Amino acid sequence: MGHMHSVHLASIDLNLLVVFDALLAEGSVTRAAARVGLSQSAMSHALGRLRTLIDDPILVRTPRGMIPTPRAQELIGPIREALAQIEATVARRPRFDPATARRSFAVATVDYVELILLPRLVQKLFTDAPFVDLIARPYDSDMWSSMETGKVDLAIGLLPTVPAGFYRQRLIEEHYMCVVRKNHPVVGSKLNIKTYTSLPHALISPRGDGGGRVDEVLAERGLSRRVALQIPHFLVAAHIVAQTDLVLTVPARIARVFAEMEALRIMKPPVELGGFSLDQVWHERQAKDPAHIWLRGIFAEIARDS
DNA sequence: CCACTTAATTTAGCCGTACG
DNA sequence: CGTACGGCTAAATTAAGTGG
Repeated sequence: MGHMHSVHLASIDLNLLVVFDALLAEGSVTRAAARVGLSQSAMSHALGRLRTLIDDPILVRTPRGMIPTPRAQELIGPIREALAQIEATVARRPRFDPATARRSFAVATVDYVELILLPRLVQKLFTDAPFVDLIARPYDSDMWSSMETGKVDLAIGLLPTVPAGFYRQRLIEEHYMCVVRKNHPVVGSKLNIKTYTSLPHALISPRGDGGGRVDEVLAERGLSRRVALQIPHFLVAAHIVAQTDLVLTVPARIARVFAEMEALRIMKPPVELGGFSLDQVWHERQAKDPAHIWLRGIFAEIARDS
């Protein structure tokens, strides 16, 4: 509302500039009205407002029709330029070109996802989006608000429920497998329940609080096992299991990664352990952003053939 | 103090019509 | 024929009141 001495506040009706453009293009109030979808009367009123705004008649009647004043001639160029720029800005379909885009994405994940998805994601970035960087960070309780504010673009993990305003897409259905070292002295071609419960186990427990799915399932059957090693880190666990007689039960895709890195065999667990699924989650704010859609697509693609 | 209704004022636009 | 203007309506803004 500031009526400072600066005549032009942003409080002027910018539609009048559209009117201005139409009037000078048509040289007629009636045709200009048709052009912008107003009645002749409304256009006349608009011209009136324009005259007080510019403080100039803009168009004057002559025997040869309405002709622009010098002031109008002088203004039309810059105004058309501005309108064209506005139109280009507003109407442009925002697009994302991975090949040239320079930006980074922050993804909140867990170890599991980093191990399974990130290697191929980074490969993909190298080939498809050489200037796009990735920031993987652990997910925490701030994650939701971080996604709302845009500090974090995407969360991937065990997220069966999400707050209102967030979208969720299933990425991976996972089950469990066991790994033991090659040439294990006890484990044969198959891992039976007796062997499984009698051998010492390793357990990956990020928070060191023990008890995973395996112990719950065994307990339901009145069975138990000895967890000889609890360790928070995946890779160290694999390394140790490859050199000991420990049995390690992990998600199947992790088992596959381990077997590529260490001298390990993958065995089917002797008990039904069920599974879990991983989802990617994002805030509705990002739902239509082309860059974000692209990122989600990449994750979905990589997860599909993982 | 804030959120929500309701009343008053302003504004854009349409119609009909006067006027050049 | 085409523009300008008065009258009128609907929508948007603002102001004022009301209840929690």
